[in-house]
Amino acid sequence: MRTLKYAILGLLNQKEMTGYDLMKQFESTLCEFWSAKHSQIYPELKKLTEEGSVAYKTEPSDNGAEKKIYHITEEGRRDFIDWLSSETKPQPTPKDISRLKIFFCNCLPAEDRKFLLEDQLHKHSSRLKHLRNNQTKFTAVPDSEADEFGDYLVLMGAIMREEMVIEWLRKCLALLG
Amino acid sequence: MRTLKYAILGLLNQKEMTGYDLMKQFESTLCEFWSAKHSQIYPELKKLTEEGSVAYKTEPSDNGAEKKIYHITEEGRRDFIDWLSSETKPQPTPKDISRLKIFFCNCLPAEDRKFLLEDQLHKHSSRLKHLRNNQTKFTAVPDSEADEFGDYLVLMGAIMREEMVIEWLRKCLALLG
DNA sequence: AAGTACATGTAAGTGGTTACATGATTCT
DNA sequence: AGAATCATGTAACCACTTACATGTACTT
Repeated sequence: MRTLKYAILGLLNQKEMTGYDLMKQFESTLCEFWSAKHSQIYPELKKLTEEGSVAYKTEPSDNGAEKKIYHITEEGRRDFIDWLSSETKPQPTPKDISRLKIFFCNCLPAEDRKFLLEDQLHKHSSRLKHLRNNQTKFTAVPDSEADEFGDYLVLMGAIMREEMVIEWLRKCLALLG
Repeated sequence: MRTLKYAILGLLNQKEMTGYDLMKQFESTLCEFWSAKHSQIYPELKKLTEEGSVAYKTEPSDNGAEKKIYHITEEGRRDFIDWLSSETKPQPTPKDISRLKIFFCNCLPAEDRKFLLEDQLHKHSSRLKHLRNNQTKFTAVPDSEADEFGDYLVLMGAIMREEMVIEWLRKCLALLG
């Protein structure tokens, strides 16, 4: 489905950047709903260049070495907008090892079962704390035309997701008695 | 990480079944947190047989042809329980195309943006309806030692997830003005 | 002298999907 | 006669991860 392609095009549509910058974006902002390692990004950029969706200029980096600054082409931008407006088919399964374990939890002795759920509870609680801290960086809801608007929406979604998971785990623990 | 292996072992630990039965389990009960096609299941069963985690007996099926009924071995059961009690490392990203599109939604004209969110809202609403219908099959909370206990917990989790997504999408739509 | 951040790439392997392939039985 | 369900498998391909590989510059 070439989703990585569109994630990259979307970012380059916001501003020109290097493969390294893209990697940083995936690690920070997009990490709540997409990820990509540099070993996937660089080959994809090469492919996108060949296909004419992006182009780059070579510049010396802050240190001596060369770096490639990529920007989206008109063709790439059209392709990206087409994808963005196209229908999103219902996705298969967000695979979740933790839920898989909880599904099978009746096989464990009561103590281990409790530990499994409480461990998840701790992990999601600290994750939520971290996300709420990120949210303080927004002093107001960004304008709906600004690039930060999407940031704000998905951060809100991530916070709500963590709150929901925590509530679910608490209910599960309660049912164990 | 061999997660499919443990999903299969967990199911065979509940009761013996064929590859086809396993496929049906993935399609129905497990679909909220794991999935696997028959093209992945059959080779995995072959591998697990070679490794000694499972074994099978051949029986004629309801029609004439032969079928393989798999069961878990003592070795497989030990391996499964070890996995179940082992620590669950925080998972990377549940990749989500829909959130990716919402992240970039400021690139779309107001009308298309609204359509994108409302389309998701419809899909998640009908999904929630379907899940709530499934829940009516439980007349009471199953005993925490029964196989259906896990079923119940993950179904509750799936319902809460859909409710959360719907609430989030509504908030997003409200922010568009 | 060692570690981190910037910067870019390739190779091998895992996990998963789609398509190919076959065959019996039951239902419409 | 045609479609759906049961039943099992393989092959090609795609997406992604881990490890290999290199080099600069700045910081401790």
